[in-house]
Amino acid sequence: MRFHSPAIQYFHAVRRTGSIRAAARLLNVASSAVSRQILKLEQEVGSPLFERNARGLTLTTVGEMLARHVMNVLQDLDRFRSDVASLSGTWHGTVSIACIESLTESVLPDLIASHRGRARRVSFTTEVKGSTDVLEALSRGEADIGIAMALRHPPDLRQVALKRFRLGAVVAREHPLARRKTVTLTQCLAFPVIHALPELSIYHLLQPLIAQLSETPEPAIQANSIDLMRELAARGLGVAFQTQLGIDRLSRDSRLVFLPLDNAGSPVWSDLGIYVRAERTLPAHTESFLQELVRELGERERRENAAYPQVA
Amino acid sequence: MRFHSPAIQYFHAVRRTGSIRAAARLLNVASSAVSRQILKLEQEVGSPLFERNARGLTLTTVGEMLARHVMNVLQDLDRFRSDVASLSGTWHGTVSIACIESLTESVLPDLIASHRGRARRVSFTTEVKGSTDVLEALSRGEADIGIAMALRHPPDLRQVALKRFRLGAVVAREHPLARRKTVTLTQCLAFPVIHALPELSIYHLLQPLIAQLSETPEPAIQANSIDLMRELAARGLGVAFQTQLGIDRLSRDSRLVFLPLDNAGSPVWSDLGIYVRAERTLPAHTESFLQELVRELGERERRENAAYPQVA
DNA sequence: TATAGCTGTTGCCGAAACGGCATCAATATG
DNA sequence: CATATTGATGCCGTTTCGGCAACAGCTATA
Repeated sequence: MRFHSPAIQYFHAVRRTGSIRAAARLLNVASSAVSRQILKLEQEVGSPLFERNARGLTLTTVGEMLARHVMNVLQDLDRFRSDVASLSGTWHGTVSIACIESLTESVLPDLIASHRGRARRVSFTTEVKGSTDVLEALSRGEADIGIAMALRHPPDLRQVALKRFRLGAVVAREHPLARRKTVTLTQCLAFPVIHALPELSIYHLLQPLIAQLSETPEPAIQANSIDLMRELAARGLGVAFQTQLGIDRLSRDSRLVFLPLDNAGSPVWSDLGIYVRAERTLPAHTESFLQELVRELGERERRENAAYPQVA
Repeated sequence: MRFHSPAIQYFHAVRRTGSIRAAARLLNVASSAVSRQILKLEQEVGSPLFERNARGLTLTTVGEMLARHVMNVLQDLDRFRSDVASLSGTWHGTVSIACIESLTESVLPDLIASHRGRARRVSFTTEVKGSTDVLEALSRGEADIGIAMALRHPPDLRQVALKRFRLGAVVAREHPLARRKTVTLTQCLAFPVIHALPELSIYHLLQPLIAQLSETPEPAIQANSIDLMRELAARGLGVAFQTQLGIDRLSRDSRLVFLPLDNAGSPVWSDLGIYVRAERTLPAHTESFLQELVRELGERERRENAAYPQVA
């Protein structure tokens, strides 16, 4: 089912690989064929699409416009294929997800498990990245659904939903803070702290608050893995911070306690956004999963914010 | 700039004309070429796209799916072309509008005039139709922007805005009702009435209300042209009904008076919707005009509802 | 009922497009 | 300086495409 000009697919491959010869290898054709299609394309558009560097090719402005069009075409072709397949019975769909680490603990595995229970022919591809990488992967068409911290997102993405979760401290059960209901940042900084590295968005949530305090924090551990930070906290090595998305596991794991942060009387929110490419209609099975995802995250938001209703 | 498979364009032409030979004439190619491309397409999709009637071709279910994809591709190609052209200076855009008659009196001409004053290289194509025809034309990709009565719209259309205008009676200045501020339907039906035919949406707005009254209306004139109905009213031939969108002209035209309808104490609203195809990104110049249209209609809604603030 | 006019399809053939191979100049890397 | 890799190009066989003419099927009209 390849009724689109080879030029379209070749261009797409060259854009992704950044090189004509690499694209040719990917497509199992001679590099000359790819080169000629690109040249022909540039002639028809009337403007160069790539800048030829010695190391490969980079998109020009016009090239980026065409890349946008080509991506729209290929993604919509995907949707069409999926529609036809679901009609004819022979059917198998894939949902590709890019998300940040916070989701891996329970939200995503639970959702995928329950979804595959009902729709067994849907397979999943998930990739865990930082928030900005999630959005970039989505822009480049490398994922269908993106879940990331709700930063400013590029205009080619659409924010399907925005859910806010409490940011809190995670400490071992024996930690002096563990008996409190909530904690302030100042209280936490009196103890060793397990900091997030700048590549985690928790860093960007906490940094401005810490800077405001103008105190010298204790020497601390820094890490870029939420899971690792949690394990470190469990071993009593300090206070970690994370969004309250793992309430199930936390309550199962009796070693850890979650304490919502209290910042001058108000909670500290961590906004989680669900994104898709704006110029795109999702295949039916992807759309269906997306709605489950939104519903489930909304459910968790409700449940967890009810569990810790108010800052003291 | 034709970097898409000929099959795509051929398919599109066949779908529009409903015939292979007609499509071939449209495309200036032999009918055999078109036939073969369609057959090839069907082979690649693995399912027939058209039902061959003796008189021509009709889309199958799969064919309609492909038609949707092809339309998305071609419309997005249009946008890409427009983007490139606006970058390279050589530029000319067209905005294609399908709308109902209510707009022709002042809203649309005023807007087009002011828009062309600023963006002289944008040309316009407007087609006046009934509300359902407007939506269908939009679905078929024959227009960029549709303005129609806000009925239930097909799911492939997106309602960009919804504006409500008062429905009212239009009478000659010398008409006995002319001195009133508002009128009820019962009061109107005491006089000869100029009815809208079912093809005008005013008919569908008024018919349920008239049916409720269970009175025998006076023998009346029926027409399917808002302009004609207004002219008939101006000649004292009866009471016409229309949405209050021509306030400028009405106030200039001293022969006519507009009287908002009062239905059991509440106004009678006529909902006007602005529509675009959902699975589409508009070219920049079209999007720009669309926003002006929404703004202007909102402005009129505000102004005209302020002019006749409340039912007595 | 016969005819004329339409429909889409198919065989044949020339023209255009496509892809593979070998090669070239330019550039980066060791 | 030598080597490797990049994209571009000339040559050539294969594939695809499009035009012409003919065919079968259907409809409307006389």
